[in-house]
Amino acid sequence: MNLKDLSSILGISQTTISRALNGYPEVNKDTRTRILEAAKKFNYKPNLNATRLATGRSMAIGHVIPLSAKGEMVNPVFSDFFAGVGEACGRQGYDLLLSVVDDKDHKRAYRELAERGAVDGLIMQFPAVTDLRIKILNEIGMPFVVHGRSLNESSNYSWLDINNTAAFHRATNHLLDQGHTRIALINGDESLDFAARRKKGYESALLERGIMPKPEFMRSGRMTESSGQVAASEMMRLRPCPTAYLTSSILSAIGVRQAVHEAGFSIGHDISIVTHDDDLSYLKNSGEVPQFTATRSSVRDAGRRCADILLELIRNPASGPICELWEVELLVGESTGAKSEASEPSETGEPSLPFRKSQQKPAAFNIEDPLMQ
Amino acid sequence: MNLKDLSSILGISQTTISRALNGYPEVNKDTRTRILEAAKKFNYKPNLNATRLATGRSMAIGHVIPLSAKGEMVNPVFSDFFAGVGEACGRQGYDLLLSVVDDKDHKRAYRELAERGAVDGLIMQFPAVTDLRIKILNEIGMPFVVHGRSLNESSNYSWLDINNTAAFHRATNHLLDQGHTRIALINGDESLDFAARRKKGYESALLERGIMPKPEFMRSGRMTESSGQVAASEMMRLRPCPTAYLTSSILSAIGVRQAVHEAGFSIGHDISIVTHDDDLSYLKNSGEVPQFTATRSSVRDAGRRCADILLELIRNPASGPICELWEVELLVGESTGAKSEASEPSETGEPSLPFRKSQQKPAAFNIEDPLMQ
DNA sequence: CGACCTTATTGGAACTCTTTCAACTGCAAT
DNA sequence: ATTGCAGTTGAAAGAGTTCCAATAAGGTCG
Repeated sequence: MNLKDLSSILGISQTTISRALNGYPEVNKDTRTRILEAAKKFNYKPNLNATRLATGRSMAIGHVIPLSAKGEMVNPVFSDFFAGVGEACGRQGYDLLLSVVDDKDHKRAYRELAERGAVDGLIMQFPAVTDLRIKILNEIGMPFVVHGRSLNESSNYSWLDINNTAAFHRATNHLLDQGHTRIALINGDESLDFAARRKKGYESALLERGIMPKPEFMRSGRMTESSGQVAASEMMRLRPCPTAYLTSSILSAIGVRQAVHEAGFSIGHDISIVTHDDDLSYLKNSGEVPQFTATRSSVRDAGRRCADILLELIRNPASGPICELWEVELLVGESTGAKSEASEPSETGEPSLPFRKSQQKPAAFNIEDPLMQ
Repeated sequence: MNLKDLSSILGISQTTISRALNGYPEVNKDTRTRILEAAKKFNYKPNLNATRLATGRSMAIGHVIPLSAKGEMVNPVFSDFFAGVGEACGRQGYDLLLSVVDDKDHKRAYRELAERGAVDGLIMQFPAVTDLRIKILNEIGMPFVVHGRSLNESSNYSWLDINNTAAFHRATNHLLDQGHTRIALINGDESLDFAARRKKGYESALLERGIMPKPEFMRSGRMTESSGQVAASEMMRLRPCPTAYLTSSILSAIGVRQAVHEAGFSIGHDISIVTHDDDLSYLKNSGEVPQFTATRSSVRDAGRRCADILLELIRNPASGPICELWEVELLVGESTGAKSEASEPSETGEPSLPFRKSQQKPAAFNIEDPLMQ
């Protein structure tokens, strides 16, 4: 049953039927009632693609996923983020269109989705420190929102980000305050913006107390359980070795916890862990007191908000760019505690770096510094 | 630049241009060259929605996600499965359309996607033991593939499943062979088909050795780290308590491992763990010898294959139904070992259930039993 | 040589729904 | 009698593909 059929059955023009069904006010009340009844009776459903063509709106939000070895899509953050996006879109009748393309076609894919009218707006995830995609999206002229930001991108664009630098600055300070001086950073891939900012927050907190960040205490890469475990067990063999670990994901933190257990140490006593917690549904940092001390920010909320921003930009392109920076709270859990001497391995080869309160003026922490925002 | 513009510029009908660009053979060679050059020069891209309307194909695969408290979408299996689906679809130029809808509109959503021509085929995930959705999908008449099966569904439909029953039968036997008799099952939600089958495999293996499955050794629910940890730490307080745990997901297994560590026992010596491993990209069961003894099956491969099956059904609807049952191998890792007396708590209240080789005839394991397949 | 057929190539029109613009009716006001 | 207005309604355009029809050129047969 299509519009034409319904039109000839009722003896009313397609125009009037369309208007009646879409709630236009100028339709006569009786006519509208008759049309609505007939539509129900014959189970008339407008063809989506004809509607899309006629309105010029696709009622879909696009997302391009690179089919690379890196496998961004299978990042555990992805599902929760898109659950949030889907939730917000679904409420407003929008669908999600995922286009999985080879890495080399990645940038062209954005162009195609937009130029071919497949979607009304785009969401981009995991911006790199330098990311060509934002330029391309700006060129295209279709509404888009970036989840995260890109340090080296000076143009105007809409984004939603958490304050990664401040979060890791805070987390590092928390450990420093407990007397830890040898703090390791198990970070995400630092070519990505969020990881680069987290590193800056970590490094600046150390420098402010006169501690030089040590490359051997820093890792950058995929945030999996096993990478966390490997990193921590390697670092525990260093002399001196870290007494605290700062990780970029709960999965890495679980890996570190495992390595610490295997080495016979105790979390929160011998060795402390602070992690960033994306509040993933299937990786809850649960317990009355959270298991891990963590900087927590729900990535699902972020997805929801990104979608709302994008839908607003679609309705009213002039309202942009919309930028939001979310501050992140530090939740103190069971994985941190004052630095204990038990964490000093007895067979220490070299003397461990003593904790010393910095006496030279600490490197200024400038809240205006773009890196701190 | 649209077809009409190009047509008037070139002085060639829209028909011929369309044919030239879509590789129809009857176009004159010179005409085709001229058209292709012009299309490139003016960067002509056919409007996707017009193409969809004209062809009646949407070049998209649909998936309906219920926006429920259960939050199926955020299941970690989801991302890997859809990475596989997206990979296979992307290669053939298909996109993925995700429709996130409220639970109560869930079934209507399938109808709508299909009747309104939004997609060419549908993929359904996580079938329940009794699942109305399969009936609805059959009624709709659009190609669809179920990832998993539904025990109480007798109709013909295409599906891809792993042999959950055999896998868990095998896993349980592995533990029994090592002398374990008190084996716990930390399962997924047993209203879902995969979990019900896993339970059957587990129970039948126990019964064959004359061991009565004990309800207090079984849990059904969300497969998270914390649920695994809570379940195991509760069970460890039972007397007698399990000496081995069988879990439905690596996350649960990690939770069990943590609980065991906290109780001061050692994995693989005092207490054994076998888990099912979906081979998720961010939850690799890694190590030269896998950390966990596991029944492994890549859910990403399953997604890839589901998409291939669906695309085949779209091309040739008569080729269905296509059904595939994948057998699952057991990988022996470091988390299992012969039952040790150390796992018997010294302060045992009740006597532990002795291991006794069943003398009554074991409950028949009938390979023809639909539950074993 | 004219009529007819074959082959190669091209064009018209239908398909689908929304929305702009135009049109119509009846009534009131001028 | 004419104009204006409000309340309704309809025609047509807009997109790309594909079935069907049409054209032209060349060849064949009587």
